[in-house]
Amino acid sequence: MEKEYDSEKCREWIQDNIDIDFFRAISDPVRSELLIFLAGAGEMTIGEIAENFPQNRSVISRHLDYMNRFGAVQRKKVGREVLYKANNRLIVDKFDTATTNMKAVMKD
Amino acid sequence: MEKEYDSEKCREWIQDNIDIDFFRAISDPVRSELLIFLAGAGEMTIGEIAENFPQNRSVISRHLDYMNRFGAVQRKKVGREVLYKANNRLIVDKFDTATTNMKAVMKD
DNA sequence: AAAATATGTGCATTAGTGTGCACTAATGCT
DNA sequence: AGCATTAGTGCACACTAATGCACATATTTT
Repeated sequence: MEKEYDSEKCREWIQDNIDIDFFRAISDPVRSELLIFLAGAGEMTIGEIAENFPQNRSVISRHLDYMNRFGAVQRKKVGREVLYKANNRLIVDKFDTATTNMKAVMKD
Repeated sequence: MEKEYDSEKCREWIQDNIDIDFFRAISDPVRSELLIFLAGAGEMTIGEIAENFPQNRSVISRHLDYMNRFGAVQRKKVGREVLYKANNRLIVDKFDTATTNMKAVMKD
């Protein structure tokens, strides 16, 4: 009897070892640009960030909220403003572990 | 006069240093699973691959073609069959360079 | 309390993607 | 040539995501 391919297990492995949802979250034209922008800008309010992008402020707000759900950025509320910054440590860590695990699988 | 943020340059940098289109191509539930499946399976025809997935063969064909356009998989036509395999070297290289460049940008 | 400022949300519109079916194209086999 | 097999394509449909506007909410300022 053949060893069957287990789709469920494969999906689990991908989530645990590459965190596809994270990469999906940042692999978007606007969101990746937001991320690199924040990496250079440091901490900024939504309004300031939005001034640098063609999209409506509400759109920027939603993209940032989306990335925040995957830990790519960090949010801090100060008064009536909301400050965002890139979560450098987590981003680098995601890339690092994904690379390491991918190398293990892709070994010839 | 303030140093303006150059969106065009940022997008270029992202393309050159992270290759967002590549990550976008593989950051998909079905496509990432196809990739990991191929990494374990080696070389396979579209028909054989499709047998292991719930989607229609034509859908699998399109996903593989899509990934092929970004170099994630390699195609080889043999007779009337088309063989696909994961492009291990390029995949690892993409992760490697993206990680390196991301680290450089994310340096605190 | 009222006005001003900053952000979040509901909604409608538009654009993009995934999917399967039926058909076509290409190739091999007899 | 005719048939069988494998893969690519056109099309329609469903679903998801992106976007901007108008308004709601939260907070500061006067």
